[in-house]
Amino acid sequence: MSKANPTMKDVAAEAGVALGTVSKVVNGLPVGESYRVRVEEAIRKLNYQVNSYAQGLKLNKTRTVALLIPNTQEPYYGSLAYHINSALLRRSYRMLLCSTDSDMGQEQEYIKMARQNKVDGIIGLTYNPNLVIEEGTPFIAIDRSMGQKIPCVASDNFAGGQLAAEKLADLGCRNVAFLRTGASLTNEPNKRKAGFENGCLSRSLPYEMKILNDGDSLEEFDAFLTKHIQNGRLTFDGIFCVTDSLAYYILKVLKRLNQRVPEDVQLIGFDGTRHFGVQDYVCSTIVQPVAEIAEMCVALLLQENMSVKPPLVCLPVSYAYGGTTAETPGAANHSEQP
Amino acid sequence: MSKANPTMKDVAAEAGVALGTVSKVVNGLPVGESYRVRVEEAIRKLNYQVNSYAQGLKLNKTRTVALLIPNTQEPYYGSLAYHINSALLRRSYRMLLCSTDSDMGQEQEYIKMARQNKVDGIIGLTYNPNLVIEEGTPFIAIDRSMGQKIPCVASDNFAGGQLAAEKLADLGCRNVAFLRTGASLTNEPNKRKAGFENGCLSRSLPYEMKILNDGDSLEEFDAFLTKHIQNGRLTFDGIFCVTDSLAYYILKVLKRLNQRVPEDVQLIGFDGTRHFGVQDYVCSTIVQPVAEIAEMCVALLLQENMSVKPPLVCLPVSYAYGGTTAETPGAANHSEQP
DNA sequence: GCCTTTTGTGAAACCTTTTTCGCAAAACGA
DNA sequence: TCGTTTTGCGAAAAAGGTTTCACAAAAGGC
Repeated sequence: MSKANPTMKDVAAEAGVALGTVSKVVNGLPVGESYRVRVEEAIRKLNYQVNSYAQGLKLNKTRTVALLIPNTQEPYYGSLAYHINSALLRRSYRMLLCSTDSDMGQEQEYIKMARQNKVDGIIGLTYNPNLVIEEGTPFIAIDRSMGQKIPCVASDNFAGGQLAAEKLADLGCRNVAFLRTGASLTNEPNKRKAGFENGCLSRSLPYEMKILNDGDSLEEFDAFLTKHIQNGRLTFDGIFCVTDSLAYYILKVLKRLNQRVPEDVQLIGFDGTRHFGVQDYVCSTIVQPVAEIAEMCVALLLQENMSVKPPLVCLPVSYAYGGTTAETPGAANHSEQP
Repeated sequence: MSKANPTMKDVAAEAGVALGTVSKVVNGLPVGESYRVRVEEAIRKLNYQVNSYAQGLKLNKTRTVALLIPNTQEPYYGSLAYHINSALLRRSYRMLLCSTDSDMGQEQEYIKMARQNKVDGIIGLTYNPNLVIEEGTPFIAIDRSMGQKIPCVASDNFAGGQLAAEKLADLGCRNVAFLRTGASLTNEPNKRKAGFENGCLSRSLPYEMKILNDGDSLEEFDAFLTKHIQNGRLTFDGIFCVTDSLAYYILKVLKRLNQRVPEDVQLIGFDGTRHFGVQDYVCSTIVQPVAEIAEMCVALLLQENMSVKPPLVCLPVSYAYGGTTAETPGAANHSEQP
């Protein structure tokens, strides 16, 4: 029977041709029709597969990309991993998954591994300000600017914040709040705050902010909201949360405080997270274009017709109704596909 | 300055030692102390990294494993991917993520890619009955038996079904139902049905089943439940759903039918899915030990002190309260960690 | 100081593929 | 049929490691 791991040499012997001819057939280079057929038959017969390791060693090109991401459990991350994998597959690239738990040591370790593994590039979602990336390793950052030399792909977070403010204004809110958890770094999602402020100001909508520091407990929000209750009514009639995850938490707090959503207070989150079983959004939200972010990262990394790499690419966000806002009159924007 | 991609030769020259000595230091083989120090200094100075491709080519061992999984967006899959990645990382193995969308062609394509890429083994969650796996490619299946030669790791689905039935009986149910979606294949999760029946019989608990075929719409469940309403009350006081995802859907249906959960009807799902933001279970559920499944797959694949590979490994499940059952008197089993 | 033991040296083979080059054979036009 | 063009051949080098082997140098014991 055929050998366990046939090489090109075996194929050449089987087909009765030269080694170089097999290489040409395998790589689709021009070769006489009769030879091509003979070689293809031998390949089928021996069940030959090229050895990517030999190929990679010779060509110094591995068609492999590493994805650094905190985990694949949270919906936004899991979804990114999925779409990036798809975008790479479409281009016949392989993906090494590096889930880092946002541990700085592990992130750096993975970068080292990626270098040993001669990946063609790295796509990374990390908030590590001390991450060292070698010159010469193509790197695309998601959601965090890492200097002029490294392109960053993100949603248009500023526009998203602004959109949330405008939406709340359109929905008749008179006094709103912005809630954000820690992450003191200068990363892209922080622009949601500035965008929201900008939107409130342009609509003359009074607002307050509650921003937690890194170590703070979520329960600070409970206290904050409780403090703003007068005669059993929350003084805010609109809340914008920095993520859907936080919005989901706040939803529970509001329930406990006997505030009805959306009748008493409307709530908008950020990300576009959907309920896993049914496909509804978990709350009214600013949807991140995850598939487009993934596609853009891959296109940028693989240099597809890009003469110059932009330092920052912002992709458009959209609003989606998810039950925690009053429906806009006449608007048919329930459960839009992202 | 140091070369962009220094090789062992460069290190040897820098340290003034023989090539073989560098190899020994890199691989932790015994070598004189003074030599080791010299070599390590040179490695640091040149910022040398071994080339995994050269190493893999020579040793025919790549320390890389491929994970075939439908996607990383659904919680169970995303969680598996995460834990398998962790288990591999702990052993200094790399992981190629292959998300297949359960597309049979793509699954086969990925197997081919894995072979080209000389992976040391494959872990696969696939329901493809026609998947061809080469002799000699170590393969571990999750949730589906693929013949005696391929070990399968799964939760103890039978025990899980049984546990669900017993729990409903303990909670005072008098008439229960089992709901399952398609998937006509002989895979492990199907044993949940047999386990549930067994549990009902042993407790003399009357039950009914509604099992959808592959093409059927979820709305068949709406009709089924509606049919079982008499005088505004559902005739079932307990429902076991084959997955949390389905349970979540059924929860919405029950709400629409004005049935209170858990007062009128208690609901148990399967998987142990948690709400992403807050960490509560999405419903009362039979929890799959995802981390343990991951660990077992990796240990089996890498042959860790296993003389013989068992064809099936079942791991213990547990019940967790998630709000859709009446609390068991005196039981303090809210939100157990999995 | 001599003999044995330890330890590193230097060179070569090997893993599989890609690519180059001089050469020979086949195909083709006139 | 001759000369030209095309096309494959066969061998070899290169990519960067691992491993082996005969040999030499240093270290240690007495």
